[in-house]
Amino acid sequence: MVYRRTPRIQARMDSQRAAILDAAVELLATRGYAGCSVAAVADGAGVATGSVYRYFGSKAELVVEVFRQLVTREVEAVERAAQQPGSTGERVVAVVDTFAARALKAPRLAYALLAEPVDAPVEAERIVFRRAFRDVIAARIGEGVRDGTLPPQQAPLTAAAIVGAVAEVMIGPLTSGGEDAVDELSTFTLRSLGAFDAGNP
Amino acid sequence: MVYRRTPRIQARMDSQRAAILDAAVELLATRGYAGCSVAAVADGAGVATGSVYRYFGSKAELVVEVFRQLVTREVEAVERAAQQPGSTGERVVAVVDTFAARALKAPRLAYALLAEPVDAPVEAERIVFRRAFRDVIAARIGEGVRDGTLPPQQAPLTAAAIVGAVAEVMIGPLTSGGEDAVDELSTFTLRSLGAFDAGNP
DNA sequence: TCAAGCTGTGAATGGTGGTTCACTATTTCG
DNA sequence: CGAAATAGTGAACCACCATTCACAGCTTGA
Repeated sequence: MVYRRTPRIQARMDSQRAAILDAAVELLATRGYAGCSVAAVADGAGVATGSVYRYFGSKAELVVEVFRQLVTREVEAVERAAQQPGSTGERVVAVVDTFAARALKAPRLAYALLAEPVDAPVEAERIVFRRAFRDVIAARIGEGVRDGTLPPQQAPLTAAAIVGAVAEVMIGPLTSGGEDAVDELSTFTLRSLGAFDAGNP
Repeated sequence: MVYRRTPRIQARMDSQRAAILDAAVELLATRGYAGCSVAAVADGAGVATGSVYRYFGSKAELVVEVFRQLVTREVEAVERAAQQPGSTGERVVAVVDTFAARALKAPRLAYALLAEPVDAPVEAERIVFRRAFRDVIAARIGEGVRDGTLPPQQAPLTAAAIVGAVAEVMIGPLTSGGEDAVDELSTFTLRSLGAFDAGNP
């Protein structure tokens, strides 16, 4: 054989792969899953349809990686928020605030990540997403229960409920989600934890 | 013209229509939206594919009617619960309990109604569903705020958050939803309202 | 009984969008 | 340069399903 993949070619391929991912992220965040057809992604990345399949085994594989990338970014943001100083309640509220504020800034993306219909393999990734959020919150609640600042409760369940509550309020057309919705959600969260410093009369 | 639709034929057609709806309900509740293809529905009802289109303009129209039927049943159940005697908090908890218990008994159906990917016209109907639940809860919260048993809050937002919380816990694979999950959800709900009788230390 | 007009049929149609693959272009190194 | 091997192409392919439609078989009232 004569041909070998040199670093130069490898670099070009890496950037091509990245370009495909970027195009998919862009499409997902603006037009949602529906607008994320393989043809459109290839077009956005400036490659042919078939080239997408040189880097990803299937569309699902591609979208899963897109999800993972976006989710990692979001989870890191709330994890940072969870580590801020303050009471247990305040830290959970910080997580919710971060989550909600980011969703408010990029509603189309939030919808795509949280609720938009997708097919099974991607749905599995979404579950990982929600679970990650739940775990960040549950960890804080667990600490609060142990140190007595929160009443006894099943931390994972409360955490799941909070994730559901925030998701519903942010993406559901059930509420006219404005800036003040984030504040109200904080109060809701604080009360739901049963924290001493809750807005309880 | 010689042919006219007689009551006998009308009755046959009515029962045929009902059979199609029943088959669709059955499929939705067992195999979900995915298993609810027009061919499968027709098969289940014992009619030809084309016959479905004699009664429903499109698949979406059919599924919307199925949704509406199922949703009405569920909403009536929680409305009954909301009218039980007791404090505001207790009545909201009664709604949540009813909602959750019913979801627990028919998880596949709950998933189909609350979360399973569907196409746009059906999604619109789902929003009506969640909104109906929210409104039942919001009405109670509004009363509680007015009579001073609950702290001031945006009733629709709290209600939406509660709907989201319950939905997440019941359908999400995030929690091992057992019987005790319903109890824990009640406590969560009570706390989140900020009720005086909440499980607040 | 019979013509007219309806209900019921299910194979054929058509649109959509992921996937393939025969082909071209590019790269490597003797 | 040129043979070998790979990267890139995009039109064709295919599976899936909602939808249609020409037709068969009933139903009706005269």
